[in-house]
Amino acid sequence: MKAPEKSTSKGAVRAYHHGDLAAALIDEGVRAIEESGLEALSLRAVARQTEVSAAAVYRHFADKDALLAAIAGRGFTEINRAFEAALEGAKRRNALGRLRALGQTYIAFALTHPGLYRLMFGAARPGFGRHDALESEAAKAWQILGETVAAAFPAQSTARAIKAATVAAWSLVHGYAVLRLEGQLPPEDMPDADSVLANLVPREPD
Amino acid sequence: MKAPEKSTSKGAVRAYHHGDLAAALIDEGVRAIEESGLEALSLRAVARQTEVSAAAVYRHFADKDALLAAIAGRGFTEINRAFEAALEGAKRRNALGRLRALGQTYIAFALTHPGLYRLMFGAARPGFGRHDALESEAAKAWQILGETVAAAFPAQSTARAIKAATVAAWSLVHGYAVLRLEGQLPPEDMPDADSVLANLVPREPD
DNA sequence: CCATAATGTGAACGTTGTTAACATTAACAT
DNA sequence: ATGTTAATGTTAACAACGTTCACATTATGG
Repeated sequence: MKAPEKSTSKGAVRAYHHGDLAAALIDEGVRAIEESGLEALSLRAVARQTEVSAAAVYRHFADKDALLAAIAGRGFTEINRAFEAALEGAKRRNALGRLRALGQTYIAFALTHPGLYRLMFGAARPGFGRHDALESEAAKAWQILGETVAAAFPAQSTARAIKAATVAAWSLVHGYAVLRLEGQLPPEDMPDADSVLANLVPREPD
Repeated sequence: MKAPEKSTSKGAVRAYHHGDLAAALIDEGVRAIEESGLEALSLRAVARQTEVSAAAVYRHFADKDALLAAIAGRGFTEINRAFEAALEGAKRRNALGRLRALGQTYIAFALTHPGLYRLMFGAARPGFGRHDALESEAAKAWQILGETVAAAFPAQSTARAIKAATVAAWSLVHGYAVLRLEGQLPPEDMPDADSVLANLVPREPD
């Protein structure tokens, strides 16, 4: 169990010393967050679990925040996959139906992966947002949402109104997810996602 | 500046050793969070700034989370004050107008006190929510919101529908606040609060 | 006025993120 | 193939953190 099998008997490619430490660290990071939550994640523990020294992490990530950003990027990749699957499944529904399907997917992701979700959307850390993988995946999610909202909108609406509606849609869904996630109000006061998504109806500005 | 004036010359009551350490620690906690953000807050620093040993904190709070909960309670007290002021100012407007005023207040509070806000609504810590002051103040905020939503709602609506609308309203506002706070999307894509609050219109379920 | 509970202190423990100095290994030019 | 170099990993140390313990001090009530 503890013997450091150095032989290349195992199938993997194992290029450098470890093979691909960066990826392994991200894997373990995701695993640990899913298991014990975001706050409990320590750089040292991730290194320990990957059977590598803590200092080794710094060969691949500038600091803990950089590792977290990479983990968040993985989360965005996953949620985008879920989005695309949802849109595929709702192909035959109208624009509003597809938008609601996105909302359902979003909320389901948040409740299924609370730790990852908190990391992805509760960032506000310095250095965050300056990570390529994170940046592009997050932008893609935003784009998918924007396109779906635009399609659900009457044709004559201005670009400004579409943007406002997109933000409103995201705000509604995101807010609901966060409120449930953080247990902000007792479960008996918490209607299910459908009741809330029923309020997701684009409207002309007053 | 550093001389520990033990004399009772200063006007304050100064009952016990310190006078009221618990309150002083909460004060300093709020101050530090407003100044440097939530993540930067350390129990030791709060003690240091209050010119007291770190261990002294444990005479008044079970652990760091308990101190944080007390600080959050203070935040809820403040937001409730703001809510009441807003309702007073919007007295002559109709129910929907008052609801929008609440939303504006909520968002303004979040953007003005980002650290406190994150602490109040990004809890999900064990032990959180079991603190009396926090619990009751948070419940009060929820009650104010619920009443305003109910008033803005058609009379014939069911209690269930009102609850759903309340949660939807809070979700929309909370989500928007969080998205702005965490800088989740570039400022040029971020419409102002009014555009989003325009979507805050109660509607019958489909 | 004294016993006792309430309140504060200093030192210590284990853990964390991070850095520096050093060791090993893979890659490549010759 | 071989030796140089850059990439990758290790050990040891640092300061800061949350927390606890044994002890000191102070206020309060019988």
